Amino acid sequence: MSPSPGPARRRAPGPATQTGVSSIHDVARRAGVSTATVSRALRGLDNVSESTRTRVLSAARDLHYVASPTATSLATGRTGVVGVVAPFVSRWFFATVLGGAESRLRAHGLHVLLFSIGAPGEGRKTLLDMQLLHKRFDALLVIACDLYEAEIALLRRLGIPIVTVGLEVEGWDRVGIDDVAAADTAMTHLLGLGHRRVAFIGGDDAVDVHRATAVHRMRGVRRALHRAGLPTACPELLLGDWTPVGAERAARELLARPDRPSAVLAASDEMAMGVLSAAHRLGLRVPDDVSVMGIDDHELAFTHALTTVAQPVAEQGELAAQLLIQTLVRASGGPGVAGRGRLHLLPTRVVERGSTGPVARAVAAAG
Amino acid sequence: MSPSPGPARRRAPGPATQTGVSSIHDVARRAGVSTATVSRALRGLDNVSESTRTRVLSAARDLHYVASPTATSLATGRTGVVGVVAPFVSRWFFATVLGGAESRLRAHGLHVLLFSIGAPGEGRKTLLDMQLLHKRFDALLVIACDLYEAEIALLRRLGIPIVTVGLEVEGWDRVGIDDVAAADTAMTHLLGLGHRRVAFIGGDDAVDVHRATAVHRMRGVRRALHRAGLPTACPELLLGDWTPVGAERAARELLARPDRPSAVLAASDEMAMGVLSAAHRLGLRVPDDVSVMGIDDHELAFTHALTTVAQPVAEQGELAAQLLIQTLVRASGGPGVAGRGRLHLLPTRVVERGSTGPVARAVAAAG
DNA sequence: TTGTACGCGTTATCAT
DNA sequence: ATGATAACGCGTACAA
Repeated sequence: MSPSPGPARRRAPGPATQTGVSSIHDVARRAGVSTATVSRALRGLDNVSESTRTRVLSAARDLHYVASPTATSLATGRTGVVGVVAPFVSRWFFATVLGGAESRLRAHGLHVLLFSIGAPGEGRKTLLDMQLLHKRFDALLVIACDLYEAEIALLRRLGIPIVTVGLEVEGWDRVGIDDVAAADTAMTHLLGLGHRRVAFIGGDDAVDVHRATAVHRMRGVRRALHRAGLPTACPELLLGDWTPVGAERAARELLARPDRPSAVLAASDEMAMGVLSAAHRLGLRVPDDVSVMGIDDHELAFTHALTTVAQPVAEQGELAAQLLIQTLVRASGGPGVAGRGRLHLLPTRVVERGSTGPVARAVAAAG
Repeated sequence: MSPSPGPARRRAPGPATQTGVSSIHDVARRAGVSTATVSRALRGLDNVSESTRTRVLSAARDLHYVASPTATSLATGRTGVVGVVAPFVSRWFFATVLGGAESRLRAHGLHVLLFSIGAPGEGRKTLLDMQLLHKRFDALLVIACDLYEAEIALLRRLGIPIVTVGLEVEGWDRVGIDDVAAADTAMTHLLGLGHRRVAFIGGDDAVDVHRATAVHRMRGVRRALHRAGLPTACPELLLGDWTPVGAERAARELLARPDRPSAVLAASDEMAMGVLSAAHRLGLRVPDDVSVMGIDDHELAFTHALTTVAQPVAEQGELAAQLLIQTLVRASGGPGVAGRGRLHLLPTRVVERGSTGPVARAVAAAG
């Protein structure tokens, strides 16, 4: 804050003299009532006579009056804003969840304050600077962040309802999918096609992004292998960084081997697209030479005819927003704080497109 | 607003008794100074002795004190928030611009309030409900929205600095690319490869999304054709909805014709990917049977080996944020309002990948 | 260097 | 049904 003068002090009592901004006093004067009545009339409270309400409304309209959200917040203690914390805004998953949440929140008159904190390695901004978050919103939505314990503690101290999407924190409401099951389903699909040498490109759990997702999807792969009676150490496991570029680089090395796998499962569609790109560069046909499968059902997956396990993404944002809204409504109705640690898992399903096929072909082609 | 009781009124004077939230009074009492001194000390003003500053700081730390942004805003007239208006959050372009802007703004301690208004057809929320925007932020960033005149007027009345990305409004600072030139470059590239029958899938300017972009890119195509001495009505013009699905549908019909074009230019990479998908479904090889080119350099374009005209997207967000910040700083320094209607065009460049090739092959293949 | 006191623009309480 | 008026929590002239 620079030492500049505050807002117009001791402004002349006329309406909107300087800035074109009028206050509740201007409206009150013009309508010939008190500010209290203006406030009541404008908010639709019922102890206002129709005649005065009409006068107030037209006065407000004439003056382009809108109540200052700042002052309202100070007086009521509510901000009408929901904070959203995510690692990135620009990645498909986050952007889509955010979009779903935003539209649902806005429908309820709530605003969205955005915080993207980035990945830990690359100078991730921690949330520890409490200044940023404190008292700025009434509820918080956290999307697939790997939070440090100190950050979780700080968010707890905020004393507001919190819902997460894609991560699990003790005591916070959560929406997501069963990542273990999703990966299991995907791997099972490939095994069902007869593939026995299946590579898996997962997330590196040493990197603090999507750590839980990386771990869970890996676990699902192992579970499927185990159930099929295959050694769970069998697949070549590659650790990606969840980006298509990283996955392409990894896949290029993998698929160039003489004993290359007959199928590749990627932990995300974006990585799967990187794998497809690598396959094409190496002159491999999909799925004749190699099957490729992803998880997510990315918006662009169909342009690659990518077989995948679909999860509802925007819906997760919407549902999370819905939970927040419910909690907020309940909170304003009484001291009942919130539903604690509720879990909402959404269903996934296989979407079969052209990038996977029976192993027979792949083997025949290789032979 | 429900008729619930306001915030804890007449709270007991003890620090953080109820909610764990302490006020400036609590800090003042604990440090044995006045609230004014606390305010000065915490904001780093220089007329505070070192000893008292130390006492205040430690008192504030002990109490987990953070100044209420709401109260600060009311007192100073500044919110420390920048509004961002975009049609969608979840589409790559918007999400990426937003990401760039957000990171730059946050680096300057500014917050981002998000408004996605959707496309006009599908129940687009107009901005006309002034309640939503009024007095909520100090500056506004508008990303590629087609605004109605009434909306523009309303935004003008906000009386705050506004910068746009990807649209042009009289008197507002603007950052973007030269869309005409970008499309010209793309079409010229294809013509340079010998293509004479080039289809163009553009945006439908009857739909109120990206209308200006649609018009400009179309104009660029015509300019290139004109310069090449070709009839500007030559290319089959298809009107897409900027989505990959829509483009695929259109391209499927187009490429199935016996007299199909030897190349297709799409007004965006996302549409180009739809075209590629259509080509593959029809069994056409790219670029042997048909060349495909896009504009944007989408993050996933490389997975399709898509040749395109790249534009810097995140950078546009960053630059826009930078302009806003400059204006804000200047505004707090004095009454000098803002740079009016400055234009910042960023460069584009052809990124040649594998989806385009000389017409010879296509013609030979067709023959 | 520090303290006092007022104003920022509302909402909510208590009278009337 | 309406009007005064005290909070809400802070910034900041002005006085000391």
